Amino acid sequence: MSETIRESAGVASAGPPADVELRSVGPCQYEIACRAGTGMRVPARIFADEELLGQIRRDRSISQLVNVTTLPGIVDAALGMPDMHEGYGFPVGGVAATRLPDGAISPGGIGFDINCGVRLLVSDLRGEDVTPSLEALVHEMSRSVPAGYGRHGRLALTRDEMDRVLGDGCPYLVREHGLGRPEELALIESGGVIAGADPSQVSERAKRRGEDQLGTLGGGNHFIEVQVVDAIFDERAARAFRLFSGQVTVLVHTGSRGLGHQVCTDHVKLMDEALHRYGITVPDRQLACVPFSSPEGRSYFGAMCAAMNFAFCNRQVIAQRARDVFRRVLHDRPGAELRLVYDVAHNTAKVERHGDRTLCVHRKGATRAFGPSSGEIPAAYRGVGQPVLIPGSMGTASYVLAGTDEADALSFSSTCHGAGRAMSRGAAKRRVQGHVLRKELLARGIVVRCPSNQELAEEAPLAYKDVDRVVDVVHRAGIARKVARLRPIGVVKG
DNA sequence: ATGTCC
Repeated sequence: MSETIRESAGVASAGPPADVELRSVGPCQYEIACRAGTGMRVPARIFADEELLGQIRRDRSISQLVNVTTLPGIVDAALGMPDMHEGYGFPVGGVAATRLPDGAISPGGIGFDINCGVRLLVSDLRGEDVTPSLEALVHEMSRSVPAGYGRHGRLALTRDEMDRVLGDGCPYLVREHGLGRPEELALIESGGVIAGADPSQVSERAKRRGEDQLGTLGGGNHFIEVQVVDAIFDERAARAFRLFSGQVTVLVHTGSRGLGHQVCTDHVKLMDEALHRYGITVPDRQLACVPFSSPEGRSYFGAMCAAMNFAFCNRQVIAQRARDVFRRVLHDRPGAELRLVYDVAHNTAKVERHGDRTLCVHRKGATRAFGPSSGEIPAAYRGVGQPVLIPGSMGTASYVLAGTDEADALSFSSTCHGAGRAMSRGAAKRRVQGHVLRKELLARGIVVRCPSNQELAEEAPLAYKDVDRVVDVVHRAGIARKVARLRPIGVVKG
């Protein structure tokens, strides 16, 4: 058997996606009923409008979401976000909560890029203040943050340092390496350290892959953007997040690189071999899972949390580099100091209380979005909601949203994670030439640094759904609230 | 997403 299980067979009863009956059950909500004899344990529910639903139906993601409803211990419903598309076993843009202690944990429900996520930094400068320095900012950023597939960084972690990164996350980098400010730790999801991390469950191979990757961006849709706030939708929330119209911001979108990928690969294989011992059958081998409380479940959860810490640290290092570049290029000009607004993950599984239940909430391409009354968000944002950071596709807008209290019941406090692919990488390459796209972006005033024209073409805006529409849907559905839109002026890509 | 097939 190959290490990554590639065969994938959907539930026969789910039928071709285009034929699945979707019933409107609320504002921007559609449901596939739980049907007897199909193995479904709960309904599947999708947040979308007609247009996005049409796009979602074009791939196998709806069948995959129906498969997710068969996971042991799943509660309420398997949820699809409006940016949903096909993924490994489980759709990207999918949420599944299983009841603890014995509900399932499935690596496919988190994804290969464990703790892929987003960090937002803001300056006190306005767009026109940086325009003359924009080329230099983007250029220096591309020099100090290695970008692109397979790239390695300038930090080489010893094995002890790696274990501290994996076990202790951002507080370790701040307190023992001076990388970042102590007061900013509270502005990272879970304080930048997941308590359940167990570095001893991360394979040597995974640690080796990660040892020179801290502070690197990676490829695909990962990016660092210099942006300008071009719309404010909620003045009060924007003030709380310290955002203003015309302001220059920096958004970092990356994850756990080869280390997280290897953790996923290792544990999918282990679970594929183990699940029969727990009497579990899944409609697709890519949905391999075990009870959360089993040895294999604890091992994966410990390793996955450690990979989450690695990703938080990766964004921490990159943010420090961006901060240094801003200081240097803008000659310590007042206002050039980058401040952290928030850092949030969108590929995770977390143990959370929802109502009176303790659940393992799988979010794959779905952002945690806690509401104003949550006790687990920074004090500065109580009464407003957690900042929810939504990276758009290259050259298009990104969004800052705020979590809502209603999302607890609607989506286990989860929302979308971005535009979501509408076209495969291959299809995008056939439709777009990288060097043409580069010129088009430049003509729109966007400076791009990307080592590969091919990778650029794969990330063309036409390969993605319309992020404005995706965000409108989550706003209308009540699972997040629009706060501000960010327009890119400089992009560093893999 | 990913040392893009150990």
